[in-house]
Amino acid sequence: MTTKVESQTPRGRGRPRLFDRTAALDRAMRVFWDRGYEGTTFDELITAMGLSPSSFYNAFGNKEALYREAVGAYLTGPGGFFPKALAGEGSARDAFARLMIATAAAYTDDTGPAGCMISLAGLHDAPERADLRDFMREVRGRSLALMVERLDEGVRNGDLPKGTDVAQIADFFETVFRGMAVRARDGADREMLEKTGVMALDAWPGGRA
Amino acid sequence: MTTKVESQTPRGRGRPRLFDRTAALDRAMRVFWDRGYEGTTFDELITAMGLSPSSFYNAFGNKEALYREAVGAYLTGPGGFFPKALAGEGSARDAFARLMIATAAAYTDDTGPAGCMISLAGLHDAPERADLRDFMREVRGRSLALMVERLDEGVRNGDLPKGTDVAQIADFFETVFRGMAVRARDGADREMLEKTGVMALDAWPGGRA
DNA sequence: TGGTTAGTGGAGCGGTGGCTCCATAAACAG
DNA sequence: CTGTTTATGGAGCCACCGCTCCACTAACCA
Repeated sequence: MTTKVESQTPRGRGRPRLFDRTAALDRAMRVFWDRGYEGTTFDELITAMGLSPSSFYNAFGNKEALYREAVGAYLTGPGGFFPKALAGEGSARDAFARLMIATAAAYTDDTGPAGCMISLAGLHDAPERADLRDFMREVRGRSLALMVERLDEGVRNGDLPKGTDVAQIADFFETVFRGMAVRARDGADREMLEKTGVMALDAWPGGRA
Repeated sequence: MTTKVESQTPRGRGRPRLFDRTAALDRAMRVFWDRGYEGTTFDELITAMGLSPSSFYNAFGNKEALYREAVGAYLTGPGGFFPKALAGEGSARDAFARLMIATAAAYTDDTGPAGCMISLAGLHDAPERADLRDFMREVRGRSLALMVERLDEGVRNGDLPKGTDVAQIADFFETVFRGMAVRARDGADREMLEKTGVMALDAWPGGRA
């Protein structure tokens, strides 16, 4: 057996890792994204990651810790479209229009599983998974917060009238995004999701474009 | 041991059932509704139903067969609000407005688990559950079909212009309903869901009320 | 009254899911 | 070199999951 060091992390004491931790995490993330937490078995994980159980536990702790890391990898990777679309130029409405298109594309991108890793996770777990469920709810709450922030900015910029109920608008779009994730899982294609997203924009306060 | 016959089904040959099959199914349905298929263990089921394993298998076959029966019980029970709201009087838009309010109420009704038993089930299962997943997708498709039907009727009645893309409208509202189920699971209350539902109606073709 | 059919309680089983242990390997510091 | 630290492969463990078996019970029909 040759021993090739592939790890990207800086050398420390002890035997260096023989695998790329970041790449292994990415592969695990995609399995979780496809199957969810409970639907993914330990064997599937270590097979996808190319690891033995001991290497797995040594590097990632346990299944739940890996899952939390995988969620982080999703948010900064495939899920990065969300803050990016919101942060672009133009009015608040422009930002949300971009967000709709980007979401339709991301949820049907065939380089990964259909839908969203965050939207549908931890909704039907046993009580002993309450911690994971709370974690997922918290993560879901972040997109809501991002939208509220962008809407507040829109109010400050005069894109939206002062006194606008931004929470209500954010709630509405949050609901649409979560629903789009379900639809994507059921096989809705990009065009279909885009139409839904564009139609949702018709509910924008003050009327249509 | 006293032997009291509680079964509602007509007497046949052999020893009569000691439990109420319909009531047991209802209890199982609520556990599945709360935890999903994979999140519900066999022991939880028979405990909730008050059955021994043998009685369970004798009466229901196996876990998957019970689940499918439970879905049927949901559709004719707690899920009955959906076709009922659509079928009421008034214009197509009236029907959908009723549907939004009814959905917000149903998804937050505290006599049962939050959300919808159908919307979020079978989305993250292992490949060996592909049959159940297909089943749930098919069941989800029925609400879409109901909405299309009601929208077609609206076109015939002149509530909507001829040539209206009813599939697109149905897709949009389907997405909103699925999203509302996620939001309800995460703790959204009735008022919040109602606001979202009412806002979705602003996207109704032709403008606002 | 006996034969047939169906329901019940409870012991227990095979598979597997998530995890652990241990002997060994390979890097470091001195 | 030696000693320390960390990584690896692989055997194997325990709990639990969904399910089965069997002796027994209680209704029906002739």
